[in-house]
Amino acid sequence: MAAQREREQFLWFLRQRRLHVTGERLALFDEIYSQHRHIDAEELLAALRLAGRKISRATVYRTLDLLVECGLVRRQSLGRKLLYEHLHDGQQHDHLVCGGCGRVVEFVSPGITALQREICRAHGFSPDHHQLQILGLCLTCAEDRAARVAARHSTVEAAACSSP
Amino acid sequence: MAAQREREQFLWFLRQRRLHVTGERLALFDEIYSQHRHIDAEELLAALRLAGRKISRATVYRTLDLLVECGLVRRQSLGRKLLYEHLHDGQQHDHLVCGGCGRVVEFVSPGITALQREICRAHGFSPDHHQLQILGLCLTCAEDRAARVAARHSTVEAAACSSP
DNA sequence: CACTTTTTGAGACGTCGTCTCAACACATTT
DNA sequence: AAATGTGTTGAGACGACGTCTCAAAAAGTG
Repeated sequence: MAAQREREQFLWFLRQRRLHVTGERLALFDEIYSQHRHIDAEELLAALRLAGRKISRATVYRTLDLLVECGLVRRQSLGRKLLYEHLHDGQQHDHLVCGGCGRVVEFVSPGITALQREICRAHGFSPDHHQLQILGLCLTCAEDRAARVAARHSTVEAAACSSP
Repeated sequence: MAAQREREQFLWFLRQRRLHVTGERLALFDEIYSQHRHIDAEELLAALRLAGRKISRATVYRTLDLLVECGLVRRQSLGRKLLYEHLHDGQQHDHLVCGGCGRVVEFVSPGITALQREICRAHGFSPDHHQLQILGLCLTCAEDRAARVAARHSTVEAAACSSP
C-alpha cells in the first residue's frame, strides 16, 4: 500500500475531530491516492462502483471536502470542471494548460513561493497556498496552429482590408 | 461613454469574423464594462433585465464567450463559480482571495511575467496568459481566527492527548 | 451489549450552463 | 428601399454537477 504516511495523517485528522473512520472514507482515500492524475468526483464515484463498492454520490462529495480540509487533496478548477488531485508532503506544484489539446503539465517553481510571500506582505495577507495556471500552447499545438493560420492567410487578407 | 477603445476593438473583432453587431451584444458589452467587479453570468442577465432590456440567458452566455475569445473579458473560477471581469489594454493582474470573508483583492506583480516566460521556455510552451490566485486570510480574518483558536484551546487540549 | 453520535444512501432538488429550432434581425446587393 | 442570404435570438427542454433531507445503519464508547 502506497501513501502510508498520508493515510495515517487522514486517520489522525478524523480522530482529532471525533469523526468516524468508515469503510467509505478509506475506500475513497485509497482510490484517489491510486489515481495519478487530475480526476473529478463523478469519475471517482464510477471507479469505486466499478471496483464493487457500494457508495453514494453524496458520500463522495462529503469525503472529498474532508480530504481537502485536511490538506491531503487539492481541488482545482481547470477549465469548467472541478478536479481533484492528491498531494504528497504538502509539495506545491502548478500547472501548464494547453489551450489546443487540453493537456496539463505539472511544474514546480521555487520562485513563486518567494513571490507569494512578498505579495502577501505588501497587502497584509497571511498566505495559505496558491494556484497558478499558465495557459498557452504546447509545442505540437503551436506548430499545428501556425500551419493552419498560414493556410488560411490568403482567404483572410480580403477581410483585413475593411479594417478601420 | 467609457471604454471607447475597447468598444471599437469589439466591433472590429465582430466585423473581422463576419459576425453581426447586434443590440444584445452591445448591451452586454456596456453592462460588463460598467461593472467594476467580478460578476457572474446570472447577475449580468439580471442587471440587463432590470435595465429594461429583453435578453435571454443563452445570449448572455454566447456573448460572454465572444468577449473572452476576443480578449476583452477574462473568465475565472474563484471558488466554485465562474466569474467574469473586463480588462483594459490587456493589463494582467492577479488575485488574493481571503478564505475567511471571501474578499478578493487585485494585485499586479511584474515578477510573474518573467517567471511565466522562464517556465514556458523550460517546457516548450508558448504562453498566452496566466491565472494566479493566492489563498489566505486578510488581516481582519487572521486576527479573528487567532482569537477564536485561543478561546477553544483549553477544550481541544484533551483531544490532542490521543495523538499517535 | 447498550447507548449515543455520526454517517450513509436514495433520490429530490437547485444552480449553472448548453442545445435546439423556428422566428427574426443584420448586412449586402440590387 | 426592397430583396436576399446568412447569422442571431429567445423559450424552454435538457444535461452536468453538486447539495440537501431524513430514516436507517454503522462507528465509537463505557
